[in-house]
Amino acid sequence: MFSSNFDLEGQFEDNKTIFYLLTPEEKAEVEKHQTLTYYKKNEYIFKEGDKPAGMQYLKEGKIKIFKEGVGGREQIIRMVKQNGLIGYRSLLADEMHNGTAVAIEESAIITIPPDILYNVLLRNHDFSLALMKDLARELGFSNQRTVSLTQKHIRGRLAESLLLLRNQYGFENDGMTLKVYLSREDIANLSNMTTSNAIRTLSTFAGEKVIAIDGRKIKILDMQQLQRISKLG
Amino acid sequence: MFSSNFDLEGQFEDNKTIFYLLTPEEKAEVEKHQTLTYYKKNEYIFKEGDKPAGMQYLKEGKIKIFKEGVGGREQIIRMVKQNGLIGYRSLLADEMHNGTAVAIEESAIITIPPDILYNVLLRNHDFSLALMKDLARELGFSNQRTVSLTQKHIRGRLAESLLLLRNQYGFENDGMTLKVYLSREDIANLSNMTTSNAIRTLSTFAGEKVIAIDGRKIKILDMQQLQRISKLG
DNA sequence: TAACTTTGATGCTGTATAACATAAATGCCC
DNA sequence: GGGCATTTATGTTATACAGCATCAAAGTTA
Repeated sequence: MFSSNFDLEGQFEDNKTIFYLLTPEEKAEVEKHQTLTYYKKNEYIFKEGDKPAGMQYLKEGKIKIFKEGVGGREQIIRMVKQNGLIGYRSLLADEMHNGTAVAIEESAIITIPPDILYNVLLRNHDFSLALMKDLARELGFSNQRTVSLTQKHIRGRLAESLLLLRNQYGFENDGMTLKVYLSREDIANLSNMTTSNAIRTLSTFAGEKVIAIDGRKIKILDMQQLQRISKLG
Repeated sequence: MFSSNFDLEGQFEDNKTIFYLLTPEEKAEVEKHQTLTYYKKNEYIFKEGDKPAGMQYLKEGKIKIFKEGVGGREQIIRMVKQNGLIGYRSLLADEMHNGTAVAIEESAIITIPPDILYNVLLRNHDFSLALMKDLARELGFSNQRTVSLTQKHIRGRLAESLLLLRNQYGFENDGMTLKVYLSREDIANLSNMTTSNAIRTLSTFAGEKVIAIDGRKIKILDMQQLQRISKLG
């Protein structure tokens, strides 16, 4: 992990993020106070119980956020991609972090201090509403996951996780290889199952030609069938 | 269900709600356009897939919100009490309702139309931030529930649900009887288990003198033990 | 008040899946 | 490049819980 607070020109031009809603003055203020930090694979960005350092923007990389449950068992509650936001839920709720964030590949994260964020929130309604929309959608997602993870059977849960990874990270150039490389343990923690069962069920899917596996590389061969398995539960 | 849009003086004086953050002019505007609707026990307020009618404020009563999962199995994702808000998540996310709301006792609900809500959100920062805080806390709750419902065993899940009901609705005057009367089926749907198992486990708790049951009336006899069961999973 | 429906209670059975064990393959580092 | 740790793989066993059936009690409707 290596931090800097040098200004970074032009980083918010992209309208994939909510920062494009900021005025030039607001952008300048944010850029002046933000810090940029680099994380290597498997490094922690924050832990459950930490005080939020600010709203964090994933400029580059991939991150998993998990909660510890019974007996330290991890449940991944969110997979974050480039341009995603982290840490803002706890900040806006005025709570400590309720999950742990870990880089699953080398990542660059911009941190906007709480007071600067609130300055902008109080001034810029569109930004404020956009952030509210993000929160509201995330809540919808979480509610949906609760039902899927509790009610679907192993095959359905795993299929849903693979579809989630595909929606979030997309495919490599071949149009079928998931553009994210997780350990079987991570896949299990995402899908609420043991590592053994993740391995077993992935093998089964491969046997059924729904996917193909080559180490951590997962190819989706039959999208429709995968969606069917996920839907059926 | 019976609706009216007569003005209601002084309903927002109470600082238990976020409406106390409104200016007198804003209150007047909201009161002018809102409608008040009464629902009897078991009546639907909205269903999964419906378009949000606005932000709804539970002036009086109790409501459950559930989602349908595999094979129509219901999972209660929220228990709402007096002064609580419903329907705002879907509205702010610009989505259809992702859950169904049903009155579990006679309820009075005030509906604020979308455009009026947005007028206020764009004008009043404090109100806007307070609503954001509500959303952020709800998201934290949902994430926590996901982990509890997937990882805890039946006893832990049921204990947690009873504690949730107590936090949300409190006790009757005797200081031990839960101030909410649910069917065993609702308790089961809240706790991710079958009705049979809810009945069985409640009986076990009663046998252990952790609770006492008399029809739908549930007394918590040993709070510490209940918390221990919930925590252990 | 009778007929019907819903809710609550309990026992039994089957099965999905966690837990455990072990081995092979892969990655890592001194 | 050899040795150790981690990850992946697969078979076996144990068990928590759903599913189902049955019955009693309470509530609802005609």
